[in-house]
Amino acid sequence: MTRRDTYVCGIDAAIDVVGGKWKVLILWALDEGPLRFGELRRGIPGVTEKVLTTHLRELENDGIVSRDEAFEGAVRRVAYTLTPLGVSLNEALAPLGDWGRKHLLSEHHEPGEVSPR
Amino acid sequence: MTRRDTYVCGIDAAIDVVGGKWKVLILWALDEGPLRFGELRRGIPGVTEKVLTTHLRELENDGIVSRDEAFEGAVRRVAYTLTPLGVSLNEALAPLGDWGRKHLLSEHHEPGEVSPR
DNA sequence: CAGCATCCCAGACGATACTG
DNA sequence: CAGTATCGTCTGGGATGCTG
Repeated sequence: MTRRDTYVCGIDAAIDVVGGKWKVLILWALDEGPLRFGELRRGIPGVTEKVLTTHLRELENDGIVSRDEAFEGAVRRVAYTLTPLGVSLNEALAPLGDWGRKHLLSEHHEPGEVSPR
Repeated sequence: MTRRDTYVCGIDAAIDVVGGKWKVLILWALDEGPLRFGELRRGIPGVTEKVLTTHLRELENDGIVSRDEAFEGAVRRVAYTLTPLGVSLNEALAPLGDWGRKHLLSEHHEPGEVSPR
């Protein structure tokens, strides 16, 4: 998933940034706060480490997430955080998420059920 | 571009609907009003007929656009229109479009320049 | 005019194993 | 822990040509 270089309008550029198979899931997971690599992987069932890594690199290149590495003794600790740009992206994504939840996955929801995001 | 069948949340479902390379461009073109196949193709420089066709079929299956066929004498006239669902999708897409225009393609815009969408 | 039918390819995605 | 390194698959997308 390498970014294209010519865009006709803002939407297709944004879609390109966010279009990886797991990108929005990463963004959404990080919306709660910073997460480590392993936490992220466990939080998104189905991603392989390789794909998660490349997606994170791309999001980093696009300025959406920041990667902070640190060492505690011998163990590495890498935390991923949404940048302000990432936060604003998530906000811009919200209406689309509402739309999708409402029109795409609204089959059989019991009233008391926890609503997905 | 066949739709997936399991979604974690609304956003990734929506991204899946709108994730084709030319989908948002189609949606945006149709936002002004119904267009014929040829008009659509000319309005989106770069799409091949095959891809435009498949994208349109998928959008049709998802209930985003409607296809209306008619004959005027010997010539076919096929018009594509946004359904109400498609209109609502376009509205949900607007904030993301704003975000992309602002943060992704804001390099070197002269003050008097026409602003892309 | 509005498309199918074919053939083809890059690269996104996945599975598995290994490492600093 | 947080990744690389390989290898393999799959399919979205493109090029070209033909048709009702």
